[in-house]
Amino acid sequence: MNETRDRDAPRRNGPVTRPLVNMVRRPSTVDLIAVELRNAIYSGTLLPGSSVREAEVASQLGVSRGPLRESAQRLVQEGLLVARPGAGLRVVTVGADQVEELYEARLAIEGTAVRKLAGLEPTARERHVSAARELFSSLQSALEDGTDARRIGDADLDLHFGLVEATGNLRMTGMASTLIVQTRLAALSHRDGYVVRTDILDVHRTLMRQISDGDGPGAEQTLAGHFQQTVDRLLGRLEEPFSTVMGTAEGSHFSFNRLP
Amino acid sequence: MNETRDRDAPRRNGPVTRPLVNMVRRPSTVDLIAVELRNAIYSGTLLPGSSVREAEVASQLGVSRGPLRESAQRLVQEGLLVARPGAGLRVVTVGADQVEELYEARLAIEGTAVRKLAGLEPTARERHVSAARELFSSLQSALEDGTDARRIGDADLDLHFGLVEATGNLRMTGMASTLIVQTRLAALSHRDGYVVRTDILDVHRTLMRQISDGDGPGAEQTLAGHFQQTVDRLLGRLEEPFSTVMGTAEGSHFSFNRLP
DNA sequence: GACCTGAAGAATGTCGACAATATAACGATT
DNA sequence: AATCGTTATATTGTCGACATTCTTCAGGTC
Repeated sequence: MNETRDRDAPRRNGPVTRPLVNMVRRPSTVDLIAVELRNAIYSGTLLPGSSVREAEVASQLGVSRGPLRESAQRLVQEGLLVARPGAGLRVVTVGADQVEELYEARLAIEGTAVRKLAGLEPTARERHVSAARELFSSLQSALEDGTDARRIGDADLDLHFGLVEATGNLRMTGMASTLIVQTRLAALSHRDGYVVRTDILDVHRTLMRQISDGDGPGAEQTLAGHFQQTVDRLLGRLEEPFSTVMGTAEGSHFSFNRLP
Repeated sequence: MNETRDRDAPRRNGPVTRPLVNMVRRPSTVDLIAVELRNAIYSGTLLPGSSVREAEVASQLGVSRGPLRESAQRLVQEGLLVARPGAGLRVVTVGADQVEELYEARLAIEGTAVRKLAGLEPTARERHVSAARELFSSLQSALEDGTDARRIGDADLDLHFGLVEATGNLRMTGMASTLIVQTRLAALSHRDGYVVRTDILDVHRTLMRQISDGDGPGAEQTLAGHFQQTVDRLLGRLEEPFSTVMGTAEGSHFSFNRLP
């Protein structure tokens, strides 16, 4: 036993040589198509419940049906598309009955993320959180400018994703990516359109502060409360005094990085 | 605005009619192949680092390369396969540098799960946890019988998966499924073979007890400690007084349920 | 002897075509 | 008027074939 199983591992001359450069990895066509599909869903080009005709989309992307179908299966695995046999692909509809479950999953991932970030040593923490801090500034700017609800929504989701990304855990980052897009899908599935609370700045300022202060449990608690309020709002249990109807801005994108 | 987006939703005669029966959903070929591939990886038929030749596997499954490639992309999305352009598919190798990240992700999901279960009302809790309790019994039996390390490992992973499944959160269940298979991959990637601690029964008994007692934080803490010990062991930082080398039992399976 | 260069082989990436299936429209019936 | 059955259309599911790319191995060179 104990034969070599790592035939794909980089050749090593010595016993343990750290690779000098990062391995170059040309993205496959399937990768590129999957990114396009995700962005189309995230940006609202492909609306929830709409059918995705393979021939049509494939020709728009300049590829054949084969690679498109392979990419589509990735999104099926992510829960962004559904494939009924014989009836083809549809963008999923995230209904009210899914909202609670969705945010519970997000809390599991993002709560763990902020707890980890807060638990780091101050010097390492600042290095990890700096990118997220800029995303917070973007959210602040978007809220100050005011009118574009879509931009605010993007900034919000970008920040939440950035906090998970800051942990450096690629598995959790991938899961967060999926859940973030599903959150956008939930908003787009809502017939009343997208609404954003204008008081989200305070919540996220508190969150960032608690992370900086090393208060992990507090940060998770803040996140939990924020999510609870959001779920309640989406389920229509609460009246919302301050809300803005989502615009239809173009060019809304979100960076999807996958596992190594 | 407010045009009908839910053209795939069941027709409703009245304003709100609850569906009388569950919608029948015939599994697609891609579904079936994906299950076969996952089981092959989980059971060790496809070893970490081994290449998956499409024509060979496709003929073994009795399908063409097309559907196989589509299914493979699902496992790529799950992080169970990697696809290098031109070089095809390989089963991923979960090295020592991935173990910490993997168990951190598992703690995020499973920790949230046990916390939720413990937080339920006693009556609802018992109903949800009953299946997991049987899985605990299976683990107990496997440990009493003793020799088959593979059976013990299966029972362990089944229990951990069952606890997430008990929450009823299909998103978290799907993530747990992926992480569980990756855990198995980590074990199979280890050149020294699979080793199981024989004291895991105490930990899990404590865990189940704390869930039953409604002690969510305690249950999560138990899980965290258990995972920490496991990571330390896998990274070789600890000497293991009680361990058993994994056998090569056949027929090890694991139920993979995907999103609706 | 080790390294680089080049060619042969094998597997993948992509595409087009055909068969199978679901959907939609239409007419007949109770 | 609503429902059922039938037919036609369009789309998907699957397969085989070809071009492309990577890997491997032999030969040559320093």
